[in-house]
Amino acid sequence: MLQQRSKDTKETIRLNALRLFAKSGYSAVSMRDIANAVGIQPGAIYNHFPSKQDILVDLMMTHMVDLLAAANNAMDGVEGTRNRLVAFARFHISYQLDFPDHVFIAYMELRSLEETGRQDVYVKRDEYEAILREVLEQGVKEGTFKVANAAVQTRALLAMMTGITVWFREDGELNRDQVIDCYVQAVLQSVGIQE
Amino acid sequence: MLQQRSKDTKETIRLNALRLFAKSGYSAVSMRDIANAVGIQPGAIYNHFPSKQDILVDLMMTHMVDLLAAANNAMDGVEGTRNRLVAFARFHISYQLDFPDHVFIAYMELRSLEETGRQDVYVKRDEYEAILREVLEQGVKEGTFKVANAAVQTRALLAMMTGITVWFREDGELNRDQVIDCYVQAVLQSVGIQE
DNA sequence: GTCTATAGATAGATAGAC
DNA sequence: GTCTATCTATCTATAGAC
Repeated sequence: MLQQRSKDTKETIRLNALRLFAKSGYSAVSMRDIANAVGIQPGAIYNHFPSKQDILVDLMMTHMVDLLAAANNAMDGVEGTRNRLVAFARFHISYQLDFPDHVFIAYMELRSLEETGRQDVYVKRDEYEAILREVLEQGVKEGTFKVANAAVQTRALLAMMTGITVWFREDGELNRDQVIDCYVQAVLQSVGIQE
Repeated sequence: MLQQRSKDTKETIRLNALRLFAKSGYSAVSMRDIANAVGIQPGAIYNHFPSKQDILVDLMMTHMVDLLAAANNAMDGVEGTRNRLVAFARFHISYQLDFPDHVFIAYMELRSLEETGRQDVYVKRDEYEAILREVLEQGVKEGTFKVANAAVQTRALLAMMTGITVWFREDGELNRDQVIDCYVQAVLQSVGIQE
């Protein structure tokens, strides 16, 4: 029971820290802000995390591991470079929209990470980029895609798709599926595929 | 003379604040950090800016005004939607590479702006987006471009091109012109134009 | 495991001498 | 216009009672 209650508190700290870091930035959020959001005293946070920095590392690494697992799962068994590109694009955009705070932090707070944690995150990020890059390279090799440089195009497409969270709102003019379709078309055309 | 020396100090404060904000984030940078970089005492900054927030507003608004003027200048007299799209893309990417800190701050520190300054920046940003959006809309109208939604594609392309500053290094594998060519090709293909 | 209380450092901003 | 000195508030983190 006590253990269960403890796990709940830790998870609540994680959720609130994530939301606050995403909204205001790591440096702008104090342990008091997090404690107030959770409904405990600032000192109590240190029963669950040894430091503020450790909360950030925990959030970012958990996100990267989850993201990689989900991506590999989404790509599993998908055949053909065009299909694989579409699968990746749909997965990536959907994931951004489902977990905008995680994504925003992983992208924005790299500079707030101290050296050790940062290297771990970089490794995971490179692993994630490699999934898309290999699809593009395969497409170029087959002659299916027309791409000048697969590594550059990988970063270009990831930036394009990740940027969706900056402006998209569920109650906006276009719904989620319509927006995803726009982006998928842009991605496909950008590698030289006409529908 | 004294006035001249004063102007220099103010400009040095601006330059150092810009660099530090871009590197560590607005909240993570203290007035002491800026003063140390400039080589003056913290209190002396207040002879030039009434508050830390005012430095940020100054930097962001100056950037947006300069960006808009430069963009309008670059587009001036360019005829034809394809040419105008290429002109905008080349201008935008070159500007990002020339002023990466300005661009990064304008994008990242919107959340650090208090309400009044933020509205002013939003107006300028919308004005900038409109330049590209109008090119895309014109191309769709003519049948030159194949774009599902010009507003969505505008944001997608801006995010794609802006992301270049995250990874590009002048001493990297590809030089500036090669990278710009990659991006311009991706932009053109993304609107359905094959070279 | 959470509380109260607080240590020790640092934040933005101001006052007054020069 | 810059300096030294400092105010007040807040920061991360810790100590010890319960």
